[in-house]
Amino acid sequence: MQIPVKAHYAAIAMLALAARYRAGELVSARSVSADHNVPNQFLVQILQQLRAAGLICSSRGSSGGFKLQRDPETITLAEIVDAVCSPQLSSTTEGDASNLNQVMSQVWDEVIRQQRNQLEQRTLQALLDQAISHAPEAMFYI
Amino acid sequence: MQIPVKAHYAAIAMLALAARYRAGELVSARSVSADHNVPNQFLVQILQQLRAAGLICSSRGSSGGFKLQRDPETITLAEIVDAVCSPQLSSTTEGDASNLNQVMSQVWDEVIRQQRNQLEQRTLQALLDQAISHAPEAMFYI
DNA sequence: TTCATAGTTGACTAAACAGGTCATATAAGT
DNA sequence: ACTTATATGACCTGTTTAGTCAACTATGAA
Repeated sequence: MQIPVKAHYAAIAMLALAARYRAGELVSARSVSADHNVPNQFLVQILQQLRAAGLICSSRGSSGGFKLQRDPETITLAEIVDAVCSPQLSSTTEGDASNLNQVMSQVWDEVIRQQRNQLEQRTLQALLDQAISHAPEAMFYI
Repeated sequence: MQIPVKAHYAAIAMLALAARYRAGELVSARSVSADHNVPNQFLVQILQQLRAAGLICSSRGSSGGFKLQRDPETITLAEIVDAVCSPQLSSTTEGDASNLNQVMSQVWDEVIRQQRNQLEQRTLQALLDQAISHAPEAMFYI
């Protein structure tokens, strides 16, 4: 019942890339970690997972960096969280025969489902718009 | 983003006590663990935490056991989960100055808040009614 | 061509949490 | 007394979290 910091960092990074998406610019891991106070090595690890999930791509070299693979409108927070958090294999509800067990399992499923819904409803673009509207004159911070 | 089994067990136990609440009967840890397939020693530990939280009380002796402290109508799933899960001390959002950090923190807060809302909306009595309606002829299973 | 920049990979670690178990003490009903 | 049942605390194994470190590789720029 807690949001992993890793998911937070991943979302920050994706937002930073989204802010430069229209311009087609590459963003380096170093600049993201410097601008948003994210541990550098940890961020690199997270960016690799986002790349493995097909959300971003990278290029090397002295002016390399990362950029989004798709339009920020089409990327949801759910995808980002999934990319960096463990697969969450389905709960094998085997032998719990009692109906209390059944009812509670249903309740937990519903709670999880609602939460996931919320993550799916938030697109990267919407989050970016929110960030911009919160600091209209301070775009350099993004 | 996962419901601890501990919370599941706690809810099961509370439901088992709620089912006997009107009759004023005590329910032993052993019977709960036997009826609903909950590891006995682990359940005992959980019951202690529920007692420490003031949700249930206990009496010892050869016909001892546990019972609810309050009416099932007034007890929510949120209280049960809180009783057995870590205190979740407030996130000390210190130095994250960037607005991406701020926006994301708000988003996570909202997600958590919605989830908590769901837990607060479910009373023990409502869950019990659900369990009874799911198995009207098998009350002995509760 | 050399060099610095920046991504790639893999191993490693310390601490916390999850999901329990075991042993022992203590209280109370029969 | 004896048994049932709660009370308490220590202990344990495995996984996850939140990282770090070191070495390697590709590439643009001087």
